[in-house]
Amino acid sequence: MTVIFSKTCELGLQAVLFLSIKKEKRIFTAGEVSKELKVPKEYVSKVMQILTESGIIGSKKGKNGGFYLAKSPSSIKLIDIVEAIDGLEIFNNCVLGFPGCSNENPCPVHEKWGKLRDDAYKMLSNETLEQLKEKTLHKLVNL
Amino acid sequence: MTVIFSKTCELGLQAVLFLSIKKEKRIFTAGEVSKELKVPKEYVSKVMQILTESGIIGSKKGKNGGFYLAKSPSSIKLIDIVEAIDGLEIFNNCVLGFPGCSNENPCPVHEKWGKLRDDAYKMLSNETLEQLKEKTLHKLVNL
DNA sequence: CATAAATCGGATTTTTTATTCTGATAATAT
DNA sequence: ATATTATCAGAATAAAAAATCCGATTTATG
Repeated sequence: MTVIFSKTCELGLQAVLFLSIKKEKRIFTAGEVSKELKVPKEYVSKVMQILTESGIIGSKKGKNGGFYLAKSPSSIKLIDIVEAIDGLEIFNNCVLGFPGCSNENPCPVHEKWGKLRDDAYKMLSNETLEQLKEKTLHKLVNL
Repeated sequence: MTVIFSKTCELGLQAVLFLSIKKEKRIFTAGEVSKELKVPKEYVSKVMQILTESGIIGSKKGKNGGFYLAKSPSSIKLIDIVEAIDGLEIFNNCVLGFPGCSNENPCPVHEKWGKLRDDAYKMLSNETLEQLKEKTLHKLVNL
């Protein structure tokens, strides 16, 4: 079981982080990313297609093709990837699954969860890939 | 898509909250809970079985049977239900899905997520059903 | 221009999760 | 004591999500 993101989203985040620590415009095949992250090539391919559609990464077909960051690491945030793959519903839905949870008709943990949810959103939307570069580098070399 | 808990866990939380606002030892059939929470009777039945196994609620078979809280609302916490159904892995696993995420080999958001995760855990383990009673009551009458 | 290498995108398979069905069991009433 | 009723609890089914496969297409290179 995953923590809050779908497994596909986790992989998307990992893949984009991987691209962000490499030189700009350097291109990687799904196979290369797959090898580095130790996940199936086909699954990487699938996930990167989704991210290509949403404009976060670019793809080049044919020989010497592959995937690359479409924007600079300083203008991409983790929340962008989450939004592209899982969407933002988790930041709106009731954590207990009650229908119609709102400030007017709150669930028992509405207020407390709201604070946590906002903090999580901030965490994902404040820092850019550029700012995470060093930490990312360190983690990926130790995979 | 759910927020962090499985749908089964959400229903478990709702069902236990429902029982907690009723007089102690009062017994409810799966059908009654189902009607109140507006979810299929069979699914309620299934979820309450799991909670019965883990000792949070009790069950009585036969005519006039049903389910009831096995302990007092002041000694049950939301985390107990989460643990019984989804387990506590979400409080240990890496939010980005990286293997071997730890203080020694942290992912890019390890520290920040750790804080959020601990806050969430606290939220679920600090308050008892008794303390949530009023809020629960208010929410359930408005379903 | 033909070949090789690589993606794309849909289709398929597998796995997990959600939901429903059914038989065994328990309790009440006659 | 037996029949009847209503439950629980496990098994079976359906639905959703994850993972994989494959053919069509694209592009660089010889």
